[in-house]
Amino acid sequence: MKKQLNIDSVDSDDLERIIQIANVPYRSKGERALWLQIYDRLAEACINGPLESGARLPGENHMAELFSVSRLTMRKALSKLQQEGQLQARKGVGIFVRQRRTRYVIDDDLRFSQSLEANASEIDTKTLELTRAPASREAIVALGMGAVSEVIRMVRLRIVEGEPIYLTSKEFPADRFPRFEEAFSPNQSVTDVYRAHGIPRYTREETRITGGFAHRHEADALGLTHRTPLMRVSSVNLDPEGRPIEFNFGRWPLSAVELVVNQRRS
Amino acid sequence: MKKQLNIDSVDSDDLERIIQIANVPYRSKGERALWLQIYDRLAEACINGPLESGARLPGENHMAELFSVSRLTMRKALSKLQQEGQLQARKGVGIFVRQRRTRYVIDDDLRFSQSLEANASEIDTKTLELTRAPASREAIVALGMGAVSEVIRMVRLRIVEGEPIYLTSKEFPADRFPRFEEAFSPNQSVTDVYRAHGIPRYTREETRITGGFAHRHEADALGLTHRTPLMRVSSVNLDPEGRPIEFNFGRWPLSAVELVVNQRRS
DNA sequence: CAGTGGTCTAGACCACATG
DNA sequence: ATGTGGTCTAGACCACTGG
Repeated sequence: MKKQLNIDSVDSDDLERIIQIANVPYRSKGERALWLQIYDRLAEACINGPLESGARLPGENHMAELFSVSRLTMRKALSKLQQEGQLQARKGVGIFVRQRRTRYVIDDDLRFSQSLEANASEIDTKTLELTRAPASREAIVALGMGAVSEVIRMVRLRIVEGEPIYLTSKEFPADRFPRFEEAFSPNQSVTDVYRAHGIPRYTREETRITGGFAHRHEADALGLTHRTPLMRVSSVNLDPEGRPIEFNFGRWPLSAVELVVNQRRS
Repeated sequence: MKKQLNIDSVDSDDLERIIQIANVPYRSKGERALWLQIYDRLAEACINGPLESGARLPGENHMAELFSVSRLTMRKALSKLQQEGQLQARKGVGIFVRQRRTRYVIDDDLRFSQSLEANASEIDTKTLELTRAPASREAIVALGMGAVSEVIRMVRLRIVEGEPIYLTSKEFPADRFPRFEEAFSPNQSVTDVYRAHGIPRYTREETRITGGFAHRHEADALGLTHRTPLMRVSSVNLDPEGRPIEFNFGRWPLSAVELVVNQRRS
């Protein structure tokens, strides 16, 4: 009964909590800048504190008044929280609490969903795109394909407890998987596709990890603010004969996950 | 003869270049925000363009005037460039170009310096700290040590072509390396230390990669702006018998490097 | 339509580093 | 003492979203 049915107003309990943390007196500015003190309090409230994921914050003008600062100062605190992925602002709508307190551990040896299932109770996958198209430049290099080769391109989004956590674009050589779509559709499982084409297991060749800042479509898909820092990982799967069968390109919010790469030799 | 001997003034050629890109007319604000257009131009100049690493930019007030915007708008563009690690501001001093255009590739199987040497011509290592101390919490877990075990703690900074790129803190179990310091000092080489203690080679057990935002001392050491996004990697080395001999914790600016994890089974 | 977040201005004070 | 970047204010206009 905490949340009201229409989202368009601030939960009164949450408002109480904001007022409470806003009324704490500030320490001296020389010690820590005003906007950083506000940031500290809000971050605390988002991570450990009483502000739940999905909660809506009061408007910027209102918040600035509550914290007794100018709107710009308020915005600076809020924008840092957005940059960290803890809040998400939607123009014309409002500001919402985004971050889960936990950091998800992903074991790179396993498939992503298996890794997450061990940690999270509720995980959802949306397939945003499944098409046949010419291979991207990256995939051509990674898969060792000809320049005009056709690939099956798949874009998926992993959503954990309501929060988009992982955006992945995969490309598969089309000639290896003539019956991709029909094998995929029953369980939305890539492993099923592999099996249906006589590939009982696969190995991971190499993983490349870089950091960067969210492009437009990445931010949109992950529900992040534009230009938020990201981790990007690209990898290649090989069939038992060592031929590349999948190029994977994944991104997640900088602070959302911990990638574990297991390097013990078998 | 491009750079003057005292750094405290802006290179006149660089000033010319800034003026040139500042005088390009703006597109409509609706299309792209003013501060983003300024950001675009400066980023272009830092990455592809004529602004060299180490170059000093004119002051914020001056730049704001050149670009015909308020100081706040100018600051917003500059601060995004700082966040990306392309610029570095020093209070009371000025703003300097920081980023190299290249992204350094680090092969996780090799030692860091070997990886870099293949890419960069000029690499320098500074040992910031080399002490014996009680193990950190992280190291106790990673190395499987007792709670009061002593470690040799080493903090090093890798500087590539004048830019700090990689900050690493290592901890070694003290009882395994009684003659650490004397074995290390000739070549500043950890491999030498291993050999001197009868460890001809080592293996990497596991690598954990997370993202985050620079703490105070991390930002200071890497010459970054406070709270700049970072990549952090922790790993454990094992001796041939499988006992942990080193806990490593490294950080680099988000966009500086590309980590390559090789997972081919031998 | 009203309210939201996004942008921008002009002006001010501060702490800091350098000469 | 000067100039630097860092912070903060008060006020304004815009584009977008929702009822």
